[in-house]
Amino acid sequence: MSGGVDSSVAAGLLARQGHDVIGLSMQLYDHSARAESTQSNRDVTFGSCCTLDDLRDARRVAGAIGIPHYIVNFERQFQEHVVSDFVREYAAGRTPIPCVHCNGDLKFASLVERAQAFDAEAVATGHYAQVEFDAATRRYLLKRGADARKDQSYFLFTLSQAQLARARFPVGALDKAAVREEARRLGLSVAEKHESQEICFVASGEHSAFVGRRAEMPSGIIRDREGRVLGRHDGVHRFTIGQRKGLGLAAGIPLYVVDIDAASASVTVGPKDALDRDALTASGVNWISGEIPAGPVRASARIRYRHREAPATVTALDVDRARVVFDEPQTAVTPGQAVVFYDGEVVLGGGWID
RNA sequence: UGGGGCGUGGCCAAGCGGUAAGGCGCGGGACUUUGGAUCCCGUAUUCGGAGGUUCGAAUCCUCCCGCCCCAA
Repeated sequence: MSGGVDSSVAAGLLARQGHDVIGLSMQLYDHSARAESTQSNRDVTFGSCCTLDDLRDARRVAGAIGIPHYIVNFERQFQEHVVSDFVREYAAGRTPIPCVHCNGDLKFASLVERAQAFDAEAVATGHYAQVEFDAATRRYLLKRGADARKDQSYFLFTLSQAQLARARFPVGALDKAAVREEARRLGLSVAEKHESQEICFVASGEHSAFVGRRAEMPSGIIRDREGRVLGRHDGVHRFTIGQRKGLGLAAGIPLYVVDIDAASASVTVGPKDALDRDALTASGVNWISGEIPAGPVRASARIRYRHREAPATVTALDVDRARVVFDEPQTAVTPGQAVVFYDGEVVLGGGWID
């Protein structure tokens, strides 16, 4: 229970269905440090999620629903699996997506283990996604949330069959309006709470500062595709492929980051059409079914959250790598982001863009 | 100190007598369980400076300042 509407309603629905529900909230930072943080103590930066207020909200909701509530301390695991990866990736000139690790390495890993200690048979979250057991194949299917606008299956592509077996997504079949309505019906104080946004552990606009404090980031040169020097930058972690804002370059036409090379600390910029790519390879590929396709698979590939999926052909290269060839070129294929393959409503799998 | 050109917001740049286009950048907002993108709004009472002509000038005239180019 994050203290938000979705996980609150998830808990409420399960409780009303008669399940034996206990509420667990993850504590991800040392809140006492937060209280002491000041302008001068810039090393302590937190985002807008999982704050003390949120934990308080979660507790209040649990009370309203009539279930026990516990706070589990995952500071260490959070640092290990989510924060360190985030910093490492940016330092390498890639663009991380921490929510995927938070789901696969924390919520459906450590949290499940902890839940089992409570004798829980499953862990439910407020994700807009659906799990289904396919009796024919005796396998679990991961499907999109019913609300296409809120679908979060993209962030769950790393889940294994074992993890899916223990995952429940009570709000996955609802749309956002229905969830809020349900929250009001349950009389939950969080019914009108705003949507969470941005990376939960980094304050808005503090990305580069956050990374900069945790890694040595050398400054470097910004050039165009012909190699002409256009300017300087204060570290490769400030950029991502396709980025337009924040370059500080006035060239008459909008310039976008086309390439990042962490080794030489160089950033290459170019016009928008220089971002088009018709193929990519991915590593750390997870096939939800647990079976690697023998041949090419037709799929809709999503290159980033909120990307309009593109028809593509996916071919497994080896156990955990795949090549994706798009029917039409896609813009801003970004290393570090996830590609997720869909067959209609079903998630086939996904991987990390090289 | 011969000749020519130019100085308009952070950058680029229209306008060449009728009361400051546009792009980039920047700021804000919308959107949003990642980053980015996208969309919307905002961003020079003022045109290198000082005078003058005119009902009226960034636009014409004079002088000054500062750049650039070609000759010596």
